[in-house]
Amino acid sequence: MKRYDHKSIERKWQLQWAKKKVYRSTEKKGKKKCYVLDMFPYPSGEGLHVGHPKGYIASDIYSRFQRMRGRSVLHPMGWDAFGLPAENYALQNKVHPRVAVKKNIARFKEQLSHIGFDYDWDREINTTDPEYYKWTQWIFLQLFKKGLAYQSDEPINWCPSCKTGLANEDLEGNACERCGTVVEQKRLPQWVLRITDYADRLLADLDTLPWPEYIKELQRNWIGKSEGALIKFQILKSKFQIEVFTTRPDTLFGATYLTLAPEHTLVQSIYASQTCVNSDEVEDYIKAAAKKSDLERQEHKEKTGVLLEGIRAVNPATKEEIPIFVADYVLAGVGTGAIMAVPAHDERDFEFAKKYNISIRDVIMPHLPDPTNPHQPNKEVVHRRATINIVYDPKTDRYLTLRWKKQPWITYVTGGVENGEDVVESARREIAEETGYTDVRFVRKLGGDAQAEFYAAHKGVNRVARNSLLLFELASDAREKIDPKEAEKHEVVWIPARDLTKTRFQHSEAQIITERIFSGMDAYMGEGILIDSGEFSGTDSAEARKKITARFGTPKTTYKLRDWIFSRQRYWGEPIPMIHCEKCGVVPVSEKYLPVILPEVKSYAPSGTGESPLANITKWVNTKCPTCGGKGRRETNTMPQWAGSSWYHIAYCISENLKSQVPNSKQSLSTKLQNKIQKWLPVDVYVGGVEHATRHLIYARFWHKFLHDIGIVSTMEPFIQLHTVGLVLAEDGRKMSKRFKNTIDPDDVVKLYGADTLRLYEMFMGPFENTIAWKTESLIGVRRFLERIWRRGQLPASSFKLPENPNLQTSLHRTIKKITEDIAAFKFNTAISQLMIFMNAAEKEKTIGKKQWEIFLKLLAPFVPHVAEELWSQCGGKGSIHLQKWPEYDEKFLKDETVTIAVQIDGKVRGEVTIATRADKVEHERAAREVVATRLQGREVVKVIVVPNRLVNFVLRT
RNA sequence: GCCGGAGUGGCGGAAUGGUCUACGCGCACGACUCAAAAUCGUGUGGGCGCAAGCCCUUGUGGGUUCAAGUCCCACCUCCGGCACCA
Repeated sequence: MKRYDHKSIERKWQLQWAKKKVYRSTEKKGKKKCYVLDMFPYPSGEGLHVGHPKGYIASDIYSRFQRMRGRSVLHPMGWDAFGLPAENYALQNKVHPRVAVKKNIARFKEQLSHIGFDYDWDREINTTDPEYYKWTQWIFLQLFKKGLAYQSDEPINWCPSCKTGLANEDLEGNACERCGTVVEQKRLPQWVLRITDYADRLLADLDTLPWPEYIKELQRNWIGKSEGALIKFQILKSKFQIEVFTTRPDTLFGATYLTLAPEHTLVQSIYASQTCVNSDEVEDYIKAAAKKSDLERQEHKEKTGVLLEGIRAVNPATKEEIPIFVADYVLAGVGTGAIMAVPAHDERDFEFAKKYNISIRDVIMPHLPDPTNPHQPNKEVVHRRATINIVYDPKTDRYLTLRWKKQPWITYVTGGVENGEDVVESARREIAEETGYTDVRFVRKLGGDAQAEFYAAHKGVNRVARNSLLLFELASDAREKIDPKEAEKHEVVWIPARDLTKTRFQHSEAQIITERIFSGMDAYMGEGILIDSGEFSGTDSAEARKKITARFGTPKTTYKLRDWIFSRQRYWGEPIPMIHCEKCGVVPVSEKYLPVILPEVKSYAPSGTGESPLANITKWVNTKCPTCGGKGRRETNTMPQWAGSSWYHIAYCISENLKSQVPNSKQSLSTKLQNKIQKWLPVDVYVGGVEHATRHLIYARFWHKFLHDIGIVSTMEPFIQLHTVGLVLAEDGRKMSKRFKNTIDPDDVVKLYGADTLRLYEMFMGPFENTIAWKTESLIGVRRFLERIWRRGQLPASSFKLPENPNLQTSLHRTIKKITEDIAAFKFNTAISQLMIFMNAAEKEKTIGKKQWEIFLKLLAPFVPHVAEELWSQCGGKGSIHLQKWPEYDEKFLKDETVTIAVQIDGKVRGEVTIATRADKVEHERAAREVVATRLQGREVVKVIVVPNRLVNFVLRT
């Protein structure tokens, strides 16, 4: 008997597959296509660890499965090799990035080749190949021509360690995502892509994608759409207006001051004007704010600000004069850099207004219909103004409540308010009348009023009550006798403060009251009914937003997403194909001169001055202006790492034609290339890490949509299904990293246990998207499984039952069904467990049919391609197993002859019985009764529930 | 603070509202062996019991249902993302 020698088997078949080009992708007519894509690796110096191939194994299984199901499969691989990591690695090791990248790719490719993937290496791409980046540059030119690439010198994030500008997406908080250095703001001339023009489509089209919900949510969050209004505030006795952006125009009547960011463009003009009497103070504040790092400013410390004395603006709705502040809690980059502050309805403004004693004006009243006690139809609606009077006893830390005698209610003291009556006085009277306490001190009004709606059963009317919430403190225990009539209605109960949240009050306002008491935050941020808002009073927030915007402002949508900072002041990237000319300005390089080759240099270290190292290569920089023929200087910044990966899913479709000339400005893409792109796109299944959710996956969607708009691709979205791969942690539970010295090299695992064991283990660990720690101990389990399969394969041909073992048919066909469904759904762990279940059944049976064995091998093939291929050839299979037809299950075999069902009494399992699968309900019940006959003796069965082939449940009289 | 996701044996994890813990690891015992490894077999949620059996159990507390890991309400914990976004 041959030993399972994984080394020789794996080597043998890997060579065979490559030689015979088993996995070659072809654009065959009439065959349905399936494009399976991995996020291509960045060939770092560290080589692969066992975490990297996890996603590739999944896509490999999936693509093999689709190939066997008769699809024309494209499953390519390539290298994303431009950018900072490669350059930093090269600098450290004192080799040219080109050399380092070449070496790293060779290492990666070797490691990958040992795992037995079905990549079509004829389609290998490399983003640093001039024939590749020729197209990257071409796409940039098209973006430029459509006005989507522009130059800017706004301050950008600058990483002093990496010595380059970065996009917002490249930050982690306020630090460089790569090296962790806190970034600075630096003004630099740079190229920017107008991704915000696509923000709405990037957001809306997410709804069409069957991606994991959390990834879509991440992108929605990142795009950060908010709809609101621009409203202009006139500055008194001045030509200036301040425009603010707000999402809550419904609160305009409550805007009691304005706040400008210190960097606001108008600030200087305003405080420099004659009327500002404290311009020195303002200037100091602005300077201090400028010194603060972004990090400091974002700490939610106590808010600071400075009043522009002598200057006032006009609230366009109330026509009232309001003060203007400069405060650094307002960020220049958000909205217009100026806000209308509504302290009654915004937490931040509230905090600021309290500190600087600015008036707070309630204009939104919470609307609280009681869902447990709603308005009854055909009953009178009675409006009432009332107070809810909360009395606190500081000596005992308790609150005064009433427990009602005829209703199951707990309430605070309440009372109606007559027109013109002083609310506090009437509240005192109510407290005295209902509880006897006469010595109470008024503390504060708990924010704005609230409107409760309920059916007042004791009065038989529908009530709409506008309640003021008043907080009192018990000054002394002085108490008079309670009128017996009142005492009949309810008794006085003191509730400890800590029980307040647990108490079920009969007030709809209870939650608001408790929150305001304990937090001191009286602002109401929710929706409601407008009050004190002129003609808009009485409308609800949503409607008021529309009306007030129409009357006082203009609708405006903003995004958190910023335009894409596209310049890097580094060497190792695609040169941006533009030329600066003194006469003609900035001029694109003509398409026929692409690629603009990244020149060889001796010193490619970043200069740190904001200039790219390319700027020092005079010979390369100095060129002719394509327009006037005069002196021109090449753009010396390079593209970010994300450029090449933004269209590589398209590159694979035409990888064998990348050499062909890019179309010039008058041509469109050749029909041949268009057909190839049409054939394969979109990507059917895309597999990769979550970490790319807000960069690569947004950038690639952006470029794809742009390429759709200029007629290169026909679909709106590049990737249909997306599967995110969970991390493989080291055995110590930490991230696998050279730094922790806890990495596991897949080559070592392959050598010791074999590629098939590695593949099977990584898929069996748990759900594909879960983060799970590596456990060599568990790996042995799947190796054992493979050895059992191997031993079964070594039994002589005569040991196979012909044509099949009938006892295995059910298990086999169930297995076909489950594997087929599970691979399609990326549920590899349960698929493998089903393969094990079948193998267990087959071993119990001792014999297996030859046909059944062949089917089992085919089911195994995507998971363990080498073992399956070897055993397939050993039992006389013709051709590669990976090109065989995928087995189909037969419905008639899915059910066994008999089935064991549970017998329950009152829902508890009390036994089981085996019955024929085709048994009807009566037979179910009869069989079940026998099993629990003694238990049913003398008991009355009220009801019998029969779930065919599952259970019988006898419900007894209690 | 806001938005996602998840809490099931010693561990990774299964489970269309229908026998909770499939499959695997680990562990225990047994067979084979001079012995060990490998392999094979049996057992393995917890508690009580000699046993038949009984009770408890899917983060916590309530609810709906003949029946809840699964549905509804409230809460706790952990993970991920965003965060003074106006």
